[in-house]
Amino acid sequence: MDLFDEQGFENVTVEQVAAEVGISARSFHRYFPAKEDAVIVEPVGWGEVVRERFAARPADEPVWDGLRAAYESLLATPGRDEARGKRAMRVLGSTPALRARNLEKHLLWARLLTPLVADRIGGSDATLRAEAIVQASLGCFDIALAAWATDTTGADPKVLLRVAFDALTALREDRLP
Amino acid sequence: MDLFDEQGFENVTVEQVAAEVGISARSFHRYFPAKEDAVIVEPVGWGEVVRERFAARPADEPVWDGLRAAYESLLATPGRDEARGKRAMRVLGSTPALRARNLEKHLLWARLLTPLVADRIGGSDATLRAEAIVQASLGCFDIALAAWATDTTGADPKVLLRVAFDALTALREDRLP
DNA sequence: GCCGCAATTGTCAGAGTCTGACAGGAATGG
DNA sequence: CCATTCCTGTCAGACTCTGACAATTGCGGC
Repeated sequence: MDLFDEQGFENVTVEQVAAEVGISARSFHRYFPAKEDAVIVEPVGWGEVVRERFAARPADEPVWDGLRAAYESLLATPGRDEARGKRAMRVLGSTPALRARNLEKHLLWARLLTPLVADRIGGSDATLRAEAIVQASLGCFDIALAAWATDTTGADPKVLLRVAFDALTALREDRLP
Repeated sequence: MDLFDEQGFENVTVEQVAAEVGISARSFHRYFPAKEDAVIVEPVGWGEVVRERFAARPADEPVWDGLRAAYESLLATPGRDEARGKRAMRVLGSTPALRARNLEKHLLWARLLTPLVADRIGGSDATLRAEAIVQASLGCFDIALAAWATDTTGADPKVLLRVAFDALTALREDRLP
């Protein structure tokens, strides 16, 4: 991560990273199928966490609130190094290839959440509408994290997440320009 | 596109594609910086179209309606071959690398639209909220297109787009599970 | 302490994507 | 008809990623 942050993700070869930690390039690819995965970290595991967290929410709670609560549980992970997290997000946001890989991770999350949401909202076109809602919520999560990483005022990520989520519930009444 | 559809995107080499159309692999990469760009088609140009279309909307219209109208103008492109479009979407959805590249295109669109939306909605945290709204709208667009591509009942893409957009304006009142 | 077993790692070779440099041919304009 | 410019092909190279095989390490039983 040091190398990526200093020289830029694309300007660092796998061989450099491997040499830095004293392994061969081949071993690097055994741990990380792709170079990008070294900074994205474990797509599946956290997706499961979000899914379970959302599934545990009360059935009569609006889905939008439940989704936000599920994401908040990720933000609140205690063993989280603030500076390290921000740097990872910064590296992630600086390279197209990384952003793309990150978005793919979210597609995976979406596949986990959509059926749950579809069940809750019901009605016609339930899956299509559920996909829209899940996708939107993931977008809010992404945006809040990005805002948090580039923020210098020490804002609380939960507050940013709430602002993003509220922006969409307010869609209906913004008749004003 | 024929080759990609039959054999799968990853199982077709650039050299095969180049040979098929009678050029060298080097020339292929002059037209398409990356292999994925051969199926994604012109990220920038259409993004500009959406931006202009949205900018031309009346200032007192709700942004959500304006965004939907902007995307509709893409769907309504007259010279659009239905079958070809669906096949492209199918190929696109079948390969992770392509999905990722497609999402990146949408990030580019988001950068074009966000400042316009931020201007219209105003208030505190305008850019953060604008990002959430634009991201959500792009998600709806994506989902509607994917649903259209896999749909066998001949549904109108505009209707699917509307359903997706409406799913988010209805967020507030879904108190029901 | 020694041996067999399994897991981890390194080395080697290869396919595939993408880029830069250079040269030849085709089209365009005077 | 020539000169300039554009397009293309060839060549060479860097890089990511994968498969096959050998070497190493760690561990439990004897």
